[in-house]
Amino acid sequence: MSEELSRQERKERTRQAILDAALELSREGGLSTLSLRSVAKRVGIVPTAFYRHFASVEELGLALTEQSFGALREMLREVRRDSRDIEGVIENSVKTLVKNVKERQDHFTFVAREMIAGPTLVREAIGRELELIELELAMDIGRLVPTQWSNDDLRTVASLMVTAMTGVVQSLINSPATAEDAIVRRAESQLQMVVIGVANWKSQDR
Amino acid sequence: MSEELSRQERKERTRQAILDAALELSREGGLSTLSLRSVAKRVGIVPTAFYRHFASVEELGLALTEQSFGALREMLREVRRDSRDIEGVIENSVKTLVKNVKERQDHFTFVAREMIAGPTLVREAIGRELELIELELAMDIGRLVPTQWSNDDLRTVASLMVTAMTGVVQSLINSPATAEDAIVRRAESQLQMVVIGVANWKSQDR
DNA sequence: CTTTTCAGTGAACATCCGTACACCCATATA
DNA sequence: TATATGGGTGTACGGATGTTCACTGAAAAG
Repeated sequence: MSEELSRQERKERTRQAILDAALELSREGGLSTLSLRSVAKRVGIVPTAFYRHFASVEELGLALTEQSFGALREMLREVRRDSRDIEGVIENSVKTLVKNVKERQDHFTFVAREMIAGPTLVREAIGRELELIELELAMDIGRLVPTQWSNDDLRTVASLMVTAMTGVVQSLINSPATAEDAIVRRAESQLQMVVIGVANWKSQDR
Repeated sequence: MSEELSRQERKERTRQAILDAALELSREGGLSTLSLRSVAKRVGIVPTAFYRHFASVEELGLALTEQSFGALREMLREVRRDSRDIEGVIENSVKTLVKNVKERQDHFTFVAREMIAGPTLVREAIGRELELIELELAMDIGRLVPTQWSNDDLRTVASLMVTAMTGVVQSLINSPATAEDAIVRRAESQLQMVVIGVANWKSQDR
């Protein structure tokens, strides 16, 4: 099979195999029900070998978080680069998100679960990633929408959008594939509502 | 201590003690890391006695779901009875929700976790409860807002609001108490934005 | 008063878990 | 070529878990 691999390469390959196995196995019950032994068995190594790569399951979870957000971050950056107006950013972001969720279901299932049910460090790491996305979205809105909002208001609306989208992801995950179109259409309507609300926000008394 | 209790009463008392213990213990790692033995130990019964009340931990989870939503449902019904306009429903609903979250933290922590990370049956039960709340909210909007929307649009906006509120609950749960005010204020702003978006919804092209 | 019901007991079980420890041997280094 | 490094092995341990089974004794039913 594999030949002529350096020690580093072999180690990296095993590490990735552990991550893949952990992702698949955590589909059932999440990180908390993931046992070091079951991961090792699936990878084809002895349980103790796990420690050569991760000090604990929690550390494994941090690596999975990193890996889960990596691709999404890059795709959102592309969206940002290719869009000139706020409607474009929103529309393309939703498309990107849905595409991502379909292509990398396990990663999103993992994040959606662990952001609430995961170990503290993992929850915090995911929270930081989401806050980053939220911040960048707030900046986009401030840049692309002709208005003079406070940073606070920008954050508020961006937070609403991110919350709505995590909700969409959670819906997509535990719904049958047949319901997908309806969920996506509803998500687009909801974001549109938010945009309209945003456009008329400061003009209202409050 | 306790005397003159019928067999039924004693059984019900033990059952409730099991539910209480399970709720407290699941605060740490959720239902999935809850062991039948640890619950029994805390209640002060022998592990096997657990089966006199629940056939499995999953069934226990269903009972906890029921109990968690029970009080909330009733409080929302009161809100609905006491409010005459949509702004009132929304404002009082948020107040009720926040009050509930503070008073019965463990119940909400349980629901927020298990709606995503829980066993299938529990997830479905929570989903049904949320859908009910969503439906009633959609009816309120349809009744209290002078407009001719389709049921579909009503559901869409109600869904957005419920999603936003579950997001708020999740924020409240894993944030320090000092951040509470900010979260609540942001939640109110977000709902207001949605309402404004709603008010201007059909007037837009789409 | 006699019988039945049944919540709770207590011992035993097979299974899985994380982790400590000594070891091996192919690769990297000197 | 000789040495050092480090992924991976194999055994072994104490502890926790779900579930079985036969039981007890007080309350309910007859």
